[in-house]
Amino acid sequence: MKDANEYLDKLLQELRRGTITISVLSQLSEPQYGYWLVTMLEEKGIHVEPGTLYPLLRRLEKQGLLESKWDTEEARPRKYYLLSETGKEVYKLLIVEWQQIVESMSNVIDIKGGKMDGDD
Amino acid sequence: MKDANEYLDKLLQELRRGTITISVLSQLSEPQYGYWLVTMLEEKGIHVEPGTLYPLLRRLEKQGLLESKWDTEEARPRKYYLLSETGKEVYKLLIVEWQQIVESMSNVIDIKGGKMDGDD
DNA sequence: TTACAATAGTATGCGTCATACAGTATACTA
DNA sequence: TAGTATACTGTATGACGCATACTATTGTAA
Repeated sequence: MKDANEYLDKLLQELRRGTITISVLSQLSEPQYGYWLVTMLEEKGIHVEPGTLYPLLRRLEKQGLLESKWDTEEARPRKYYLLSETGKEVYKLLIVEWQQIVESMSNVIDIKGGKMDGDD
Repeated sequence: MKDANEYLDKLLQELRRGTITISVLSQLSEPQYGYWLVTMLEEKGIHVEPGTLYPLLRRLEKQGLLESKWDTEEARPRKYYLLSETGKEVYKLLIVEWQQIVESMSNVIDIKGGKMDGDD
C-alpha cells in the first residue's frame, strides 16, 4: 500500500502532463499574469508550481501561442499573457484531442459496476 | 494554422503521457503479452509504440506493479504480464485521480455553447 | 525597520515518450 | 527450398516538460 503511493506520485505527475498547458491556455482568452494564474488554477483544483508556470508561459510565447506585455502602471509590475490567434487555434484543437483521449480512456478503463460476461 | 499543428503534436504527446500507463494496467487484470497489448490498444484508439510499451512493461514490473512469466509452450515464446496486488491498488487509485483530472479539466475548459455572462 | 506577500525568474535533474534500431522464430509464398 | 513477411521482444538515444530549489525585487503591514 505504501509502495503504491510512492509510484502513484510519479504516475500522477505524468498524468497531469500537458493538462497544465491546456489549463493555462484556457484562462488566457483574456490577459492574465502568472501569479494570478497560479492562484486561480489552484482554486479550480489544478495545482501548478510557479517554477513550472513561468517557464511554460515563456515557452508558449516563444512558440507563438501567447503574447505578452508588461503592465507597469499598477502597484507591482505584472506581465500579462494573452492567447494569440495561433494560440486560439491550438487551444481549440487541444480540447478536441483531449476529449478524444478522455473518451478512449473511458473505453479502456474497466466498466465498473457493469461486469460484462461476453468476451468478444 | 500550420504552426499550430506543429506544436500540437508535441502538446498531444505530452497530453498522452501517463495515459498509456493506465491503459496498459487496465488490460492486465488478465495476463497478456506485449504485442497483443499494442494491437489491442490500437483497436481501442490508443496508439502505443512497441519501443514505448516494452520498456514500460519492464519498468512497471521493476516497480512491482506487474508480474511476468514466459510462456514457451506456444508457437512463439511470449512474455505474459499481469497486475500484481500492488498494481491493482495503483490502478484503482490512478483511475480515481484520472477522473478527478478529467473533472478539473472540464471545469477549466470553457463551457462551449453556453456563453456565460457572469464573471464569478 | 523588519517581515511577509506578491511577482517573476533561472538551473538542475529526473522520467517518460518517440524514434530508430537489432534480433529471432514462425508462417506464407513462389 | 528459398525468400519474404509477420509476430514478437528487446535496446539506445535524444527531446522535452515538470518538480524542486533556488534568487531577486517591490510593495505592505506590523
